[in-house]
Parts: sequence; C-alpha cells; structure tokens
Amino acid sequence: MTVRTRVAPSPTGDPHVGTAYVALFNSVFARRHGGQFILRIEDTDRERSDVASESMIMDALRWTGIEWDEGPDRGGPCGPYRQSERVDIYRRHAQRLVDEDRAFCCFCTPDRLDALRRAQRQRGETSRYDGLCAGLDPAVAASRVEAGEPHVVRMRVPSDGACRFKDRLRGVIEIPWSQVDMQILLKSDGFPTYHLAVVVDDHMMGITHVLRGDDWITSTPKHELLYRHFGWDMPEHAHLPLLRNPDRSKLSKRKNPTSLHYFRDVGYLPEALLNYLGLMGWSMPDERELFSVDEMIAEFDLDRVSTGGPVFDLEKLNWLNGQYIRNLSPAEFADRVGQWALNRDRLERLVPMIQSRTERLIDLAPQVDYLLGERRALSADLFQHRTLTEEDCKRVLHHALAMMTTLRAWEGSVLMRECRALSEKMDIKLRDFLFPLFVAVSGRATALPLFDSMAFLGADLTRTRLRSAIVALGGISKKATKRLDKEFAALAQN
RNA sequence: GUCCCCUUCGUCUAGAGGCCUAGGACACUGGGUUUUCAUCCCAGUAACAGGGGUUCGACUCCCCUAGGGGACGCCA
Repeated sequence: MTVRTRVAPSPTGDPHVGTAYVALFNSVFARRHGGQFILRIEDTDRERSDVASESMIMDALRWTGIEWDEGPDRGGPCGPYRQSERVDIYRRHAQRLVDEDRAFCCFCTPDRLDALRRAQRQRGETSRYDGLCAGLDPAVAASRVEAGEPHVVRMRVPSDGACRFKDRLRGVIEIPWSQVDMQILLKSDGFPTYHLAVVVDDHMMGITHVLRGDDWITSTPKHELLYRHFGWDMPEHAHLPLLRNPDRSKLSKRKNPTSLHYFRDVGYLPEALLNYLGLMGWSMPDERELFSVDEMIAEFDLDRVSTGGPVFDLEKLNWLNGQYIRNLSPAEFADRVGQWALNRDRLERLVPMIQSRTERLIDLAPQVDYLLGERRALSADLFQHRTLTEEDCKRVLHHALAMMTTLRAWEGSVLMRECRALSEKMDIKLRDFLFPLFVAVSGRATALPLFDSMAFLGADLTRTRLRSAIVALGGISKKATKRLDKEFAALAQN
C-alpha cells in the first residue's frame, strides 16, 4: 500500500501558517514513505469561499516550497480536487445513506434549531439535534422532499455506547455517542458539510493517513461512523498539536500574525519558516535544530511527534531566520533582498505614494522607512493630540482593530470607507480619528497616505502595529477590553 | 455547562524505569573578540503541576486533583 496524505484548506481568507504547518507534516510523512501528497480545496461553504483565496493559498504554499503531487492546478487520477466540483458525488453518497436508513431528511428550521441549542446549553448539556425528524415516516419525508420543501440530510447516530477510534499519537480515544450530534451531511443548498465530504474524498482519493489539527478529535466519531456505514477502511489518523498564541489559545490572527503573506513580506525565508514549523511538536533524533525539509524527510517518524500544543514563538523564528540569512552566500543574499523589497511589483506599489513627494531620489528612503523597515518604537507622548486624549486614542485603535479583523478584502479603498464609517459612528472627525492610526502605523504624526500604507504593509503587519501601539499607550485592561468589545459591537450594528 | 485532549526551564524541546547532579536551543544576565553595532565565542540563571499508588528504584507506568486547551454551527 502506498502512503497517500493530503492537506485540505478551505479558501476563506488569508493563507494561514497553520495550513503550511499541517501541509509540511503531511508532505514530509508521504515522502518519507515514498508516497504521494495531495492538495484538495474544501470549498463547500458557498458563503465564504472564493477563488481569490484559493489562488492565494496555492501561491503561498508554493512560496514555502512545499510541493504536492496532485491538486486542482495539476490534476491527477482522483480528480477533481476541488470539492465544489464533486457535489454530485456527495449527493449520491448521501442518498445511499438515506436509502439504507443510516441518514434521514430533516425539515427543521434554523430558528427552531437555534432555540433548541440555547435551551440545551442552558441546561448544561452538549447541544445536539433532538431527533424530531428522525422518526418521520420515510415515505412522508420523501413526498415532502418531492414537494420542494427545504431540507437537509442528517446522519443517524447510535443512541448509546461509545465510539472508539485510534489516534496514532495518543492511542485509543473513546467518546460517548451521547456527545455526538446527528450531523448534517447535506445542507439545504445541496452542498455537503465538511464531515461528509472529507470522508468520501479521503476514501476515493486513496488517503491512507490523515494528519490534521487536534481540534478535529471530537468530530472524529462522525467520520468513523461514516466509514463504517459506507463499509470502507478508515485511514490512520494522527492529530497534530495545534499551534498556540503566547496565552496558549489556538493561534489566531486576532492575537498574532498568522498569514503566510506576513511572513513573506517581513522577510522570513521560506526554508527557515519550514524549519521552524518542523520544530513545532517534532524533533530530530539527534536534537539538531537547523535542518532542511529533505533532512526532515530522511528522519521523520510519527513516534517523535509530541502532543502538547506549542506556542508559536516569533523570537526563536527570528533567530532561526538569522541563521539562514547568514548562511547565504553574498550573491544569494543580494538575490533574496532583491526578490523581497526591490522587486518591480513591490516598487510599483510604492511609486504612486512617493513620486509626487520626491525632489531628489535621496529623499526617498526617509519617506518609506516605516514601509520597508520596522517603524520606530512608540512612546505615549507621540500620541499627544489637541483634542484626543490617550483614552480616546486607545478607543480608536481598539475599534479600528476590531473592524479590521472582520474585513474580507484588504484594500486601501475598503479601509478608507470603513474608517470613515467608524469615525462617524464614534462621532470623531475623520482627521482626528486618523491621527492615532498614523502614529501607530508609521511612528509619526505625518506620513505617506495612511490607507495606501496599510494596504502596502498588509493586514497582519498593520494589525501588529496597532496592537503594539495600544501597548505603548499603557494597554487596555481585560475589563476595559470587554467594555470596548461591547461598544464596538453596538456601533457595528447600526 | 457537557465531552475530549494536554501538562519537563519564561518559550521550543531531549528523556521509552536505574545512563538525570534532568541535556540542548531561543530569550535573559555576565564576560571575551570586534574602530561602533551586529555576528561569533565562553559562562550563568532557570523546569519534571500537586497528591497518592506500583516498583529495590520513577520525569518515565497507574489513579485522583488542579491547571491549560479544544469541540459542542446548514464553518472548516
């Protein structure tokens, strides 16, 4: 049996470093065993998936140097590799389960489900479908479907006992069926949910080993049950530890840079990033810490994967990146710098901002200092303003940050529109509203156009700067954060 | 709240019952090299969550407690 692994990102935003992490382990494991590594796009959420995200993910993964043998861009024997193009396969399988009475049609409205969940939560139970439609006469259900009534397909779940499955890293895990929801397999739009699609695809694509984040552990019983119902062998599962923020919550863009674009744009070398990710939850038998992906492949062993969630430590990544930078030959170093900052594309994005402000080319560098380098360290007195207090500045920064985490597209025009709207809701003049943002982003009260600057820096770097600006202003207490979150939510409503 | 997972220096980790006086790396501190700085070199501070077992012997095995995390969506 040849080993086949996959990574299955969903194209719903910036390419996440966690995707590269899981991709690295999957590809290394496959290569170690002479197998194949597959990229599959899980775009079954029609609301949130978009093609721009899909190509960003593929570009970012290519940038890291991770290569896949089969995928939407290069085809392969098990295609298509984009789930939105496999919908009829999922429908067929869902229908098969309905025919065999292992699944049923459910006509409950979202409102009813919502109320149900709330009540269960209040009673301290795990929220779970109550089975109202499970007892429907199949003929009656079929005629309601026939009549065009909106419905979903749900899987039946054993009423008692527990699901036992093997995790390659932890051994046998046992989860009571009472904790497992009658999962929706097919949504009312006819698209599958993750749980149906992942099982069908992993089986049809010959996946032998599933290496994924450990946040999937609790839904594995659903998958185990599906494999059983379909009569398929379940691939071996190994749940990798989740990357963490310094506060040990799972790594999130709210608290940390997570976009692969950030790592590329601030000048991490992809080989250093992969080396660092290889250190997260895994170690070389001889404890060496500097190694290439090829060296990792030569030594990789799932037995050396640890289970505690590692904190993503930028400090150590910086050191590691420095090691790689210094090991470059002068010519390679020059090439890397050229590819990074002085490439034509990046320069052209700068030109509209700087050309009109330049008399001699030597005037250039001081203007773009904060765009091509770290901005200066901030102190509270930089935020002195004739009308805004420090508290006002913090409020603006907090709300701007909150607004930015909800943005789908990171573009100057969008940022401008959103900032204007926010300033009006907060009843602060736009020019005053912008002041703390200028300082936070550039370290100066006056700088190149703000929204173009933010667009150039990218979402993660911009957010990182706003966060550190709040710290420079003395930070916001937990209590105050809660209050501000509430305030922002209220503003966002109207 | 319910269920599941996890727990070695601040952080990443080594450790598969005696090699442990618990090792390495980052960070930090001190010293050296260097026209400054950085690099580089040397040294130092710092951990087995707690309590019970099992054993001649427990960081390693078992149980309990505590702490942390995750899941509980017509998201993935």
